Formats: sequence, C-alpha cells, structure tokens
Amino acid sequence: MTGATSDRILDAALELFGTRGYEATSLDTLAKQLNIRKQTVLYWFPTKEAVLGAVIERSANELAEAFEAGLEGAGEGWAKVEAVVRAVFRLAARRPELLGLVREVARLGPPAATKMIGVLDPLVQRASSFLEAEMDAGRMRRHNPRLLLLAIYSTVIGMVTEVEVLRALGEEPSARSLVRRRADVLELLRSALMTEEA
Amino acid sequence: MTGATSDRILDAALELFGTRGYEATSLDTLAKQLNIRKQTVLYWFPTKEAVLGAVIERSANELAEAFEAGLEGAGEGWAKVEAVVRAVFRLAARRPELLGLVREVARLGPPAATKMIGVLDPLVQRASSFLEAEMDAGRMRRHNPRLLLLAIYSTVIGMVTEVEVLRALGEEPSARSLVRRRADVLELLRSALMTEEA
DNA sequence: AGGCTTGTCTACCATTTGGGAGAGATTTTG
DNA sequence: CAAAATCTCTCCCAAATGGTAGACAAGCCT
Repeated sequence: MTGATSDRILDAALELFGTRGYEATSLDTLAKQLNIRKQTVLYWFPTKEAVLGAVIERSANELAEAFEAGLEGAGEGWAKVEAVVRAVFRLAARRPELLGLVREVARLGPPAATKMIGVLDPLVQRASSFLEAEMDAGRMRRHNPRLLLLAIYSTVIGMVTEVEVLRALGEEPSARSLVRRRADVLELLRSALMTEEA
Repeated sequence: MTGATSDRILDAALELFGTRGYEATSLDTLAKQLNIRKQTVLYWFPTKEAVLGAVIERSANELAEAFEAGLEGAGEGWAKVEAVVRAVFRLAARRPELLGLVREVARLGPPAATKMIGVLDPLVQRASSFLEAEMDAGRMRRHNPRLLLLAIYSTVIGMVTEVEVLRALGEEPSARSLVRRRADVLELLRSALMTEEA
C-alpha cells in the first residue's frame, strides 16, 4: 500500500494551504493535524516548497478533470458556459479547499503560480477560442475574450472563496446560499454575454 | 513634526502587506526597508497586529475618499457606475498597493477584515441601494444587487491585482494595458447591467 | 541648570521556523 | 535466515520570529 501517507499529507496540506494560506501553515501544524511527526512529512517531500508543488500538481489536475467532466455532454454556445460554471460550483460545494488553493497560489506568484498555470493553460486556451468563435458567430456579444475570462474567473472565485466579503454583504456562506449564488451568477453572465435571441 | 516616522512605517507596511502579504512580512523586513530598527516600529505600534490595524484604517479611509471623489460630480445611472469604476482604476494606477491590501485583508479574515469592512460598509450600502433604485426604475437589468456588487468587486480587484492570472492570459501588467483593461471592464459591465436604451 | 518626555537604539529572550543526522522497527528480497 | 530497503521516529540545530528591558541622546519646561 504505497503512497497512503503521502496522500494523507497532500490532503491535509491542500486544506491548510487553501484556507489559512501557505506561509501561515507550518510543517509542524501540518504534521500535527495527521498525528505524525514533521520529519515524516520531510521524508516524503524534501522541502515545504515541494509539498506545495505536489499539492498544486494534484489539485490542478483535479480541476482540469472537473472542467472536462463538466464539458462532457454539454451542448454548444451558452449551454457550454453554463456547464462549466455549474461544474465549478459543484466543485466548490464538494471540495471548497480546491478553489481556495487556486486563490492562494495566484497570490503567491511564481514559481507556484507558474506550475498551476502550466497545467490549466490548455483549458484557458480552449475557453478563449471558444468564446472567440461564439463572438465571431454573433451568438455572444463581442468583448476581449481574455479579459472576459478573467472577469468570469474573478467573479466565480469570488462568489466561492470571498467569505468575508460575502459576510459583509449579508450573505451567509452556506450550501443553500451557494446554490442561489450559482443561479445569480448564471443569470448575470447570461445577460453580460448573450445577444438577444434566447 | 510629529508622526513622520509612524507615517513612514505605515507607508512601507502598506506596500509590503499589500504585495508580499501580512504573514510573509516580518517586522525586521519592514524596519530594514526604512533603515530603522525593529524596536522603533514597536515603539510606535505595540504589536505587529497593531501595525496592520493602523494600515487598514488609513487605507480604508483613503479608499472611501477616492470613491466619494469619484462620485463628486458624477451624473446619474450608468454615469455613476462609470465614475466609480474609473475612480478605482485611477487608484490602481497611482496606488496599486491599496488594492493589494484590500485583497490581502479579505483573505486574512477577522479581525482585520472586520475593521476594513466597518469603514467601507456605508459605501457598500449606498451602492447597493443605488443599484436597486436603478433596477426599480427599469434603467438596469434586475439582478441580486449584493451579488452584483460582489461580481463587480471581484472583477475590478481581479483586473487590478491578479498579476499572475493576467500574465497567464498574455496580458502584461503595464500602465497602458491597465487603461485598456479599464475600457474593457466598462464595456463588459455596461452590457451586463444596462437595458437597451443607451 | 536640572528634571521630564520623546524617540531611537543595542542587547536579550522564548518560541517557532524549516530542515539535518541517524536510530529503530518493519517489510522485502536474495 | 541475513541483508537491504522502507518508513517513522527522536534528537538536534541555526536562523528567524514577535516582543521585553532598558541605555542613551536630544529637546522641552520651569
């Protein structure tokens, strides 16, 4: 049964890095959470940075899979956008730490961010050219596709991870409210993106 | 000439907290940046947390002023939205650390976030009821005003602070590109918010 | 002048940090 | 079975962390 421990380490690290942050999480804290010693962590991963790297790689792949799965049977045009957004919200409900990690890694910058971007870049490219094609076909309003993507990214990540801002807006971060937020985001996106043709 | 040193401390702290992050900035780093000793920092502020608190208070007020200034001569309806977005982008160009701090504080959560929200809450309320009034008057599409605000917040903060994501999208974070981003955000917001009546 | 206040400093301190060295137990392999 | 590999541990460490205590100089007040 190889890898059981290192997997548990990555699970815990994902959660801690994604919620408290990377610098704010010490190897001792991480180890204590698993009832093992710090040196066991350092046996499986040579440095703390290596732990982060492994967490990023696993998470980025899981994210990519979730996206692909969301696109699986999805139709065309708006249905595709909706499918992706739904996939992300589903992920946010089941594994909120994953989205938290994305937020954290974007903040940390290189080399961590570079690694995650490397895995997710193909998806970004696909999304970008999808949007462009839709615009060319006149099915979506014309916008700068890259910045549109950033807007969608920021909004969705915000809806899912900005706990404090949400609270300030009087939105309790519960599962039920997440569903409502999803509906609102879709509605908002729809009116931002789609031309009139239902 | 009272306060000169403590002001310099807050300036440096704002920049460091807003870019590297709070935990990643030690009192020694902060002091070294100013060519003073750590103890001088601790003379002006009893703890590191107190430095953060003071930075937040000053920054939140500055933010609030910038908003107010943006609203000064602004007209009604869409012109008002545009004025606020322009004000934020102007701020992002002149004092990028300020927006960085907002992002960081939202991540840190209470008590830091609570403090910043406390100062900015009146503005949020005003914005929220403004949007609601516009919707009631049929000048804007009906959306959940709170989540609409969060979407705008996330998007603008993202456009301004998500350096790595921007880079991944092939957008170099320069002054010129910031102007272009502003134009794109406005265009995007306009089509998301406004009903057809231009 | 002489005492108080203000501001910056040096000298420490306890704790925590990420990590090194290697012992000891268990499992795998020849 | 013995040797080697695998895994987790204890013991240690140098550097960095936030913070305390108090020396020392400069200015202010009477």
